[in-house]
Amino acid sequence: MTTSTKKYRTPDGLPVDIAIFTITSHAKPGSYKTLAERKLGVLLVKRSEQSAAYPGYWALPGGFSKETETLAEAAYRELKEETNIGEDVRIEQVKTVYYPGRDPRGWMPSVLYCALVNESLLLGLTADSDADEAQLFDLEDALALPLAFDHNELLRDSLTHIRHQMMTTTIAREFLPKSFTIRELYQIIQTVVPAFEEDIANFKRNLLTTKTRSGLIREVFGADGKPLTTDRNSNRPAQLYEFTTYEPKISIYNSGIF
Amino acid sequence: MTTSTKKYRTPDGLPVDIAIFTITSHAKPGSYKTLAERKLGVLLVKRSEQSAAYPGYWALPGGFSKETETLAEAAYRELKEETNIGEDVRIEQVKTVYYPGRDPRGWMPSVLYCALVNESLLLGLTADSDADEAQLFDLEDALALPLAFDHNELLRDSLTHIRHQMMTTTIAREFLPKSFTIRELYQIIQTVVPAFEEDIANFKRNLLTTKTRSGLIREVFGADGKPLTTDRNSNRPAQLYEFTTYEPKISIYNSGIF
DNA sequence: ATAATAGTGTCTCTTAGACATTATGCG
DNA sequence: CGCATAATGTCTAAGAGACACTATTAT
Repeated sequence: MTTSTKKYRTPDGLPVDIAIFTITSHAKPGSYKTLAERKLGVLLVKRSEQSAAYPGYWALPGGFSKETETLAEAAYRELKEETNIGEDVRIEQVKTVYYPGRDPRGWMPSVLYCALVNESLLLGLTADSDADEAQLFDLEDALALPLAFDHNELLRDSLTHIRHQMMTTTIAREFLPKSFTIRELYQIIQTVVPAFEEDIANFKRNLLTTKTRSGLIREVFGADGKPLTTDRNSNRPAQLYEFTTYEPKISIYNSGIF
Repeated sequence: MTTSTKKYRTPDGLPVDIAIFTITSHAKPGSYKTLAERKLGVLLVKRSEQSAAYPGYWALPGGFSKETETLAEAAYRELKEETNIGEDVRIEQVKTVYYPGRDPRGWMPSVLYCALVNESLLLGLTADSDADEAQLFDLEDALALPLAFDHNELLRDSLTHIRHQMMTTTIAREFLPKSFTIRELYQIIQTVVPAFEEDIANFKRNLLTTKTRSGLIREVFGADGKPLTTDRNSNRPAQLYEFTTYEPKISIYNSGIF
């Protein structure tokens, strides 16, 4: 096999698709300060009406990777093109798919990434891009749409991936400000994994005091050496915490760490 | 973009590489029956001396996927070609890699799979394939070799992957006979994840009696309704167990299941 | 005072972990 | 009997889980 003359049929491209997730806050109206509602959202783009395949359909952002870049670089490039977000965002490779017929244009595998984006980074979104091109959907709405290609399945796979990561790694940090309250952390976990239910008092105590989990988050202190608090969720100030670099490794065969 | 005339440069192929792991038993000599030693092994193939790239190097088995098959089918095809093993084996996609220069032949990404193979399936290996073509290596030996392309890195990635899976899923079953003793399970886990150390008496009790883990394995009963035992590891017979279909979901935020 | 969330206390039952003890079967 | 592994028992400290209660701040 040489570079110039091909003996075999080769792929018609190696696209990278990317499911960009964010969690949006919706302040509830009322005279008393109350916890914002949070929803998981995903960014979709509308294919042009002139597209050869799936014209006018909503799809995951994506595009062809190039010979001169890595797959992750291609994913970051797409992210930048669609949302103007830089590389200070976490992306993860979910899987690579190909099966005959998945793309009418030919032999077209797809490397699927997902990105976890803090809501604050998507603020300028509708301003920066053409009004009807990229749009943030509530997750249920996105799942209910008929997406281009096999993107419904890719979206479900990405969702499964981040749900799993949410429970087994500290990716919750990607959706949170640097300093957050216990309640905010709890709410983020529940937003991504609705099945996660626990008495929040126990959640807090176990997170802070048990051997296997203490060290995961720590109190944030101000210049005066006193713990910092915030009143953004309630009139009564709540203490702020931050993630450390500790990532517990867990096991089904014993409790906690190995 | 059409199927016939390409406007853009496209990949020069989409290879699938596969790290085939197995656990070998080596009976220790002696007059008393004692536990076999177990080692993690990986299958490598030797590249022909006529290869354009890395001639004579050991490499992960692999080959080009085709337009007419899925990626998993390509992986199973490679597995079949190298080991004559059928589809009754578990494979998992680890990751897809590409970066400029990773293959001197051109734009060559690689989809990495790993397979977990019961030792019994590899028995006919050296007989069925050319003597010097495919060989089972002890893992440390394989890691110490200079492998073709970036296969050292791919092998390390695969190893990280199965170590993680070993602790968080029931893939241990792939290395075990259908019925196994607690000790055998314990030994398999330790073989793949040496850091896993626990008093085996506690391991057994917790596995069988705690809320979050009971249901993972169950006793095996014979036709007479009595629990089955084996004396393959010791003179004193030990009770046999089997995995159920239960796969616990675990979390860093609480103990056990969500 | 009241709304809403933050934070503490308490009690019981389960589990983790360390370690000792007994049991089985064969040479 | 001695060897190697299997299986059971015991004790303490830690954690899970349920739930009641107190605290803080702005309106």
